[in-house]
Amino acid sequence: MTEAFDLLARPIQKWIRGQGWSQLRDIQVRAIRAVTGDNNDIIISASTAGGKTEAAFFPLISQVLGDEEPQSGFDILYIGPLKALISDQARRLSDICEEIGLPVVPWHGDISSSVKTKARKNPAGIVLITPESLEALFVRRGAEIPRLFSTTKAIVIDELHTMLGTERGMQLQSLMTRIELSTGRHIRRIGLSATLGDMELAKAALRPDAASQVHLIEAKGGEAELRLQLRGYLEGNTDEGVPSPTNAIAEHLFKHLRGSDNLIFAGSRQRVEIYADRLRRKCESERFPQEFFAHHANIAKEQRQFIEKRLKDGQLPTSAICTSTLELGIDIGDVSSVAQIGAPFSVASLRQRLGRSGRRQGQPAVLRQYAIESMLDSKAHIADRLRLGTMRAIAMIDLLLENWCEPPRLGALHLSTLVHQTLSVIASSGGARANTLHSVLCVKGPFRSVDPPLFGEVLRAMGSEENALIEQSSNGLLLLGEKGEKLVEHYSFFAVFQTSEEYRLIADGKELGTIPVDSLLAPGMMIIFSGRRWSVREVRDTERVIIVTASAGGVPPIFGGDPGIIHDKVVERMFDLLEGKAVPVYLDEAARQLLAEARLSYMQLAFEKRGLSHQGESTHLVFTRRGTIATNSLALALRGSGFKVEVHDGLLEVSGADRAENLSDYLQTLANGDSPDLFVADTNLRFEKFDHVLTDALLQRNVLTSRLDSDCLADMAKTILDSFSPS
DNA sequence: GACCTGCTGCGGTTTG
Repeated sequence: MTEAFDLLARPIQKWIRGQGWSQLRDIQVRAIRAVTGDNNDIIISASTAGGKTEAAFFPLISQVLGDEEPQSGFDILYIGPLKALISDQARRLSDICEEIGLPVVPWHGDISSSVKTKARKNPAGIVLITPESLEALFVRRGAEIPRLFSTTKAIVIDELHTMLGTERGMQLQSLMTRIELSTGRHIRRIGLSATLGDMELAKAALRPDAASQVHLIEAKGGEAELRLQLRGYLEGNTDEGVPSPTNAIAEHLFKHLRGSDNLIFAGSRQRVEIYADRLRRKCESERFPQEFFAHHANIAKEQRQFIEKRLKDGQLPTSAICTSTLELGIDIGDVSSVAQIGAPFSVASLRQRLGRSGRRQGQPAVLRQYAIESMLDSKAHIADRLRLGTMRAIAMIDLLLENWCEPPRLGALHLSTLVHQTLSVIASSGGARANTLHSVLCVKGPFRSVDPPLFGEVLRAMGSEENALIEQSSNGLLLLGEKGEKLVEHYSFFAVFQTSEEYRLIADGKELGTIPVDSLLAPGMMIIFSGRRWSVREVRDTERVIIVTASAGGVPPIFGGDPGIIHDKVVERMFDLLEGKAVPVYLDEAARQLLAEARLSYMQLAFEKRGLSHQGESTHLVFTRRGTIATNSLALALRGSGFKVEVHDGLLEVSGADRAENLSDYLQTLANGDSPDLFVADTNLRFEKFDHVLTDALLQRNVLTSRLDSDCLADMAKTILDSFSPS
C-alpha cells in the first residue's frame, strides 16, 4: 500500500488488511497525511458512502494509540445530528476499536443513563454525541467539562452542512468554543459533508478566526452516472377517462418501482399520505403484497424503523414515500431510484436525495422528477401560465448537473439562540458578568455580529419584569431569574429549535404517530394517516390523545409548515430558462409542452414591457428575478405603501395603484435610496424558540439578517426600472 | 409555498 498506510498505527493497519482492502481511497490517503502532518482544522468533502468517517478516524485513532501514557478524558469527540446516525457510526467504529481496547461511547437520549454515568466517571476513547446531549452536559455538569475534554485531540462534526447557518449550528459552535475556553486548549475541528455549497464559507464557519488555515480535502469524480427524466402532468382536465395527475403519477410509480427498493420524495407530509394511500390501495386491488410505506416525522418511531430496516435488509422490495426524513446519513443501503414529486426547495437537498441511489459500483443514479401544472384557460393565473413549478424543477436539475448547490446563509444575528446560550453559560457557571458573557459568546464564540450595546439590549429584554429570565445581584453578577431557573431545569431546554404541541394517535392500543393540536379533529371524522384510513372515535384533550379505528374513507390531516426559502441563483436560472431556446433532453413530451407554453406566455408579457408589465385594469407584474428573501422584502415595502401584493418565485403581482406611474414612482424613490419601513403591517416576526423574549426592535433587526434584506431594495428597484423604461 | 433534528434525573420495582 501507500506511504499513508505506513503512517497508521499497527492495529489499524491490521484491521484494514483484515477487511481485505487492496488500497486506501484517495480522500483517506489525503486525510491521513493532513491529520498526521499538523494540528490544523480539516474539511473532508465526499459523496455519501465515500469513506469519510474512516478517513478522519484512521489517523485520529492512530494518534491516540501513539500516546505514551493514557490520561483521563475523552480522546475524540464526535458530534452527529441524528441519534440513528450516532448509533450507526458507533457500531462501525466499535468494529475497528474492539480489538484495540479503545472505548466507543454513543451518547444521546436513547442511551441508558447508567452507560453515561459510567463514561462520565471514567472518560476515555471516542464519545459520539448530539449537540443537545452536549448542551445537557454543560447545563447539568458544567464543572466536569474541563476534566472530560482535557485530553481531547479532535472534534469531528458529521454532516457539517446541517450545522451551517442554522440555530442548531450556532449552538454547536458556541459549545465548541466553550469547551476550548474551559479547558484552555485549542482543539482541532474536522468537518465531514457531501453537500457544502461554498467551501470558503464552510471553512469560515468551522473556524471563524483562522478560516484560511483550514485544510480542504475534496473527493474528485467518482460520481455515479445519472439517468433522469422530468415528466409533466396536467390538472383540471374533466374529460372522461383522463386520470387526475395524482392518480396518473401513482400509476406510473406503481408500474416502474414495484419490485425494487426506492425513495419517493413527495414534498409535504400531506402529500406523503395521499400517495401512500393510493399506492397501498393499488397493491390491494391488484392483489400484490404491500411494499409502499409512508415515512415522515409524525409517524411512530417503530413504524419508521420497520421501513428503514426493510430498505436496509434488501430482502423484500420496499418503497418509502417520504419527506426529508430519509435524506440524511442514516444507513438504508442503496436504492434503485429516487422519485421527486413537485419541485424541491433546494438543490442541496435534491443532491442529498439523489445520493441515496447509484451507490454501488457500475449502478447509475436514477431520478424521476414529476411536475404538475394546471390546464390553462383565458382566466389562468400568471404563475400557472409561466409554469413556475416546472421551471423551478428544471432550473434545479440544471444546477445539480453543474455541481452547484446553495451556500450556507451566514451572518445572521440568531438572537433566539443567543438568549439560549446566555442562559446556558449562566446555568453552567452559576453566574456571570455581562462583559464575560459578551466575550465568551460574541467575541470568541459565534455571535460575532452582536456588539456590546446590542447584547445589552438582549440582556435587558431577558431581565424584563415580564420575562424574568435573569436578574442582577448587587455586585453586578448576572444570575438566573425565577422563570429562567424553571426553564433551564426542564429537559426541554437543551434543544434550540422550536417544536409544536401534538396529539398522539392511538389505534388498538398502539401508537400510530402524532398530529398537530391545531388540526381540528372530532369524533366521526375520517383521516388518512401512515397511508391507511381511520375514523376518529374519541378525542381526549387533557391527555392529548386521539383514539381511532380502521375505516373506509378519509383525508390526510393538515400538518402546516414554514414557507421555504429559494436561493437567488435558482430564480435567475428559471428566468434564463424562460428567455432561452434550448430544450433539455430529459423532458418527456408533456414537459416539453409545458416549457413551450411557459416561454410563449413569457414572450407575450415581455413584448409589452419587461420588468414591469401591465395586467388588466389595475394589476401590474414586477419581475424581481430574485429569490425568496429579496422578493419578499420588496413585497413588504410595497405593502407598507398601500399596494396589494401577491408573491411568486421571482415576481410580484401588484394591485391597488390606479396607474402604472404610481408604482414606478414608488420604485423610483426606492432606487434613489429611500429606506422604507418594512414592518408597518402586523407582520409575524417570531419564528424561533426564544423569539418571544425579544422586543419588537430586536426582532426586526434579527429578521433583517435572516429572512429579509432591506439593503438590496435600491439596486433591485433600479434594475426593474431600467428594464421597464421605454426604449 | 416545507421539511427535519433533540431531551435529565429520580423514584419505584425487580432480580441475583
